[in-house]
Amino acid sequence: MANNEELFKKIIAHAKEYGFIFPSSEIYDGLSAVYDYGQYGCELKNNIKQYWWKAMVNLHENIVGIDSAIFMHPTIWKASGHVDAFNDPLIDNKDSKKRYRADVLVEDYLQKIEDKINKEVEKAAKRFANFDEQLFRQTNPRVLEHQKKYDEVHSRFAACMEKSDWAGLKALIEELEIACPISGTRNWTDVRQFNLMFATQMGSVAEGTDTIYLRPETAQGIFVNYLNVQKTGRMKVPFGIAQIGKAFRNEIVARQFIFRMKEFEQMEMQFFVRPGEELKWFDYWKNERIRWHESLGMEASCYRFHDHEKLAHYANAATDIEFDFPFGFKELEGVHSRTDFDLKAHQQYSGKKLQYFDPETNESYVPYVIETSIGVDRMFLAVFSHAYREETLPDNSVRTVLRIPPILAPVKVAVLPLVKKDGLPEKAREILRPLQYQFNCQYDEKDAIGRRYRRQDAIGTPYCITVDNQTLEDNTVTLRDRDSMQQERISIPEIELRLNQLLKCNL
RNA sequence: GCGAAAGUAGUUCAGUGGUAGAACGACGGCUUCCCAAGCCGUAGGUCGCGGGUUCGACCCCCGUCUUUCGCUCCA
Repeated sequence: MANNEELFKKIIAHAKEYGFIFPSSEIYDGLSAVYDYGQYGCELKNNIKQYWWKAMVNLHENIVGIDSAIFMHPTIWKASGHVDAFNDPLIDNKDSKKRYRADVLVEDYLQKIEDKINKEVEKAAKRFANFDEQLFRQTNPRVLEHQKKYDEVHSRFAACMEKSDWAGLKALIEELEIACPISGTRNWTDVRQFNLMFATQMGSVAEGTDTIYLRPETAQGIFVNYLNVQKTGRMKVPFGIAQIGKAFRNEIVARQFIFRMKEFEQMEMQFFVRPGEELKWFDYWKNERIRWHESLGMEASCYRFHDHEKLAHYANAATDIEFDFPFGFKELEGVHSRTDFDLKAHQQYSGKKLQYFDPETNESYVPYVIETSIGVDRMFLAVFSHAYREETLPDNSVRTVLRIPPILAPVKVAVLPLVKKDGLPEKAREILRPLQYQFNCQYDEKDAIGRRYRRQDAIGTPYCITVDNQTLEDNTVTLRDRDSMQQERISIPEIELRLNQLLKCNL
């Protein structure tokens, strides 16, 4: 464990040292949980996005991509449940240092009262034959007392939640003498609200509100456009809409580098299917997505499925694809069967029909949705942390190498004159020029050749072309493989073809 | 948000109440026909920030900010 922690620190340091990821606003002391992608990080990230887009959009005739705005009508977040579900009031116990959701504390209290009532009912049911439960509930004095208490607390609780009256909620918790299950004390902090969504102001929105939220997920931009796309693209169910875009979440605690950030990027695809067929398609996408991951050539043991036991209110099946990060298996991608929850909700809130007419069955329905949702930054971290190696070579020296899948590597090929004289630099630049149109290339003539190879290893460049004296005689160069460090000699006209073979997509 | 540790060159770290150091890295040059070799040279720091004690603070004291580690949610 301690070893993995050390390794993770090295990975973070390497990411900064070699221009992949910088802490945001560093010269102003930084901005926590926000990171910037540097010159190589940006390339790697773009390559990841492109690899996903090609797999999802280009290789599926029935999937198209969109790019919806980050700003959306505020009611969208009411319909999606984000406004209500993610404004948790939190409270800390000062003695145990434990944090609780204040509303859950009260709900648990209410649950206890309910349990007491049920116990009374059970006891009575055992005692009397011909037991009339309804009558008992309406007349038994102890039940009535509990019920009165319950109603009283519940109505006050509901009022506090409705008005976001956190002082009132705290007063209620103190009055009910709710204690921390761990410390057993009632030494509470004030109730504070943590909003998942970032709010900002927009000049002229419909009366009453001018608060706009930065989207906490890209999915809703797809749902509210589903009919636009279906109609204008002449899409037939089943079909999918893909999107890559930024999303924003105000995390209480953001940790683990780019794993959990306040500003992050998602690659989502919502697949619209006929009701009743959702589980079939859920399985299809589960397989399809793991196949995508495995096509990158990282070991299958890096991934595992984690099926959700407890499902969110909108889902009827859900699984995570987890990746073996340096800090353990964590969620990388989610595949969810979201039923018709979102579209139904938008239909209700917007008052617009969001039905699809199915010409095959000759009926209209609100489609069910299978969602695949992967974090770009998490994918980046998966690729980057898996790629990072410190290898001990036969001569006992150590080389640091990024074994990034070649198709994702920021720089594909470096062209290097063996020495900086004898016309080799000129020859190397001659070779470089035509390659630059097709591949992201580097040219380097500084320092000894070994050092230059190591520099390329450190940024994950899969191939190095070296120009030597023999090149001047017979127009051949050496092609060095990053992982094996082996070289082969090929002729200059072959280079482009060979690189294209090596960088071929496995999808 | 709470508790613990840290903050000195690009990086890793020394350092002492009296003018700021090393290694690696970067840059320029010499050498070198294949894996961080060698030699010469150059640049780079208000010692996180603010205040206090002192003749004098990188060092002692206070505050503040940031980062890292432990506690609840998620892509």
